[in-house]
Amino acid sequence: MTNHHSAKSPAIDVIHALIKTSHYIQREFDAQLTNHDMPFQLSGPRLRVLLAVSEEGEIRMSELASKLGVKARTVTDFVDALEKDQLLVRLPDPKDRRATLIQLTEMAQVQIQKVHCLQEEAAEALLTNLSEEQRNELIELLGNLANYQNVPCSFEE
Amino acid sequence: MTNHHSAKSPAIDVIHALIKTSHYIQREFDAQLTNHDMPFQLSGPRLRVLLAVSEEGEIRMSELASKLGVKARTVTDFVDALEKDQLLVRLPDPKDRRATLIQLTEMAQVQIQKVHCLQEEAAEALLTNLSEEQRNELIELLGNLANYQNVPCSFEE
DNA sequence: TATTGTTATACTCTATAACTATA
DNA sequence: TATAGTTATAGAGTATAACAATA
Repeated sequence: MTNHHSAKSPAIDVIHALIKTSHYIQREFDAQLTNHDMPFQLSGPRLRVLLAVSEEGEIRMSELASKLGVKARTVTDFVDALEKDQLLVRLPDPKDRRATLIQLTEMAQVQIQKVHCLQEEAAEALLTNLSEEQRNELIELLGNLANYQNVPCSFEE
Repeated sequence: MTNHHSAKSPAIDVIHALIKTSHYIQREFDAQLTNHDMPFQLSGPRLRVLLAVSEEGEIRMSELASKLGVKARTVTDFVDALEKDQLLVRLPDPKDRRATLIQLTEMAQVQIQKVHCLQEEAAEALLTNLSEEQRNELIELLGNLANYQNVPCSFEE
């Protein structure tokens, strides 16, 4: 590779570059979501909830909390709001009368699909400067960076 | 096709890897800052304010707002809180009696220095798996990516 | 007794709008 | 009239603590 950077690269600079880039990307994604003609304002965190439910098909609120890395109380609020917008529904868990199961509505699934398309477009636009090989390199480097397998994926700040 | 990454690397996967990694890092940094024996809870945003002031030495609130990318009202709150914690001071701008200049206190400078040390440690820990060369590669790739001037940001459908 | 989810409360970060003092 | 900052208000995202129903 060309080595005009190799003079010095303290860890802190690498991390700052990473954070800065990520902020930029998230701003772009956010603008994307809020400026398009979506029927609902699907903020990063709200979208994250929907995606987590989508992955499981049906999930308990307590499980959802730990999957998202937030507290149960926080999930209650998200579910309240998303239920009001008819993006998901609460169902009693037949196996445990204390528990509540969450499912997406049809509409939520359509919305998620739309968001996914927008994100693909945005992602392509952001990566025009990187070749296929460079993209793979980037993914590999990020994968090596640390053990963060347990960390939930998210799109917000 | 020889290695397991080169099969396919859709843009969206690269972006997700980036965001996920960045979240992980920020959580680590945050834990670092809140768990260490810092006299003040220097959250990410609060720290960002201090660093912005630090860079300029002395800065108007309005300038600070645009430097941070937030509204003037938001800066008022930050400055209120940080002034109460004696991390910065408001001074009248002699050149314009409407304006207010912000300066760091001695204590803030000490705190920033401490935070910087902690972050360097944390950054090193996060990057143990990457060689010097890989770090440079990573910075370079991120630099290409964030070269957003060239990206025609037309995300229309 | 322990767990699930909710009520009650609060904090941080951010915004818009209306106002004041100055320019 | 326009700009700098503040007061007033609001909303999203998150937390802890106390509690009810159930296990």
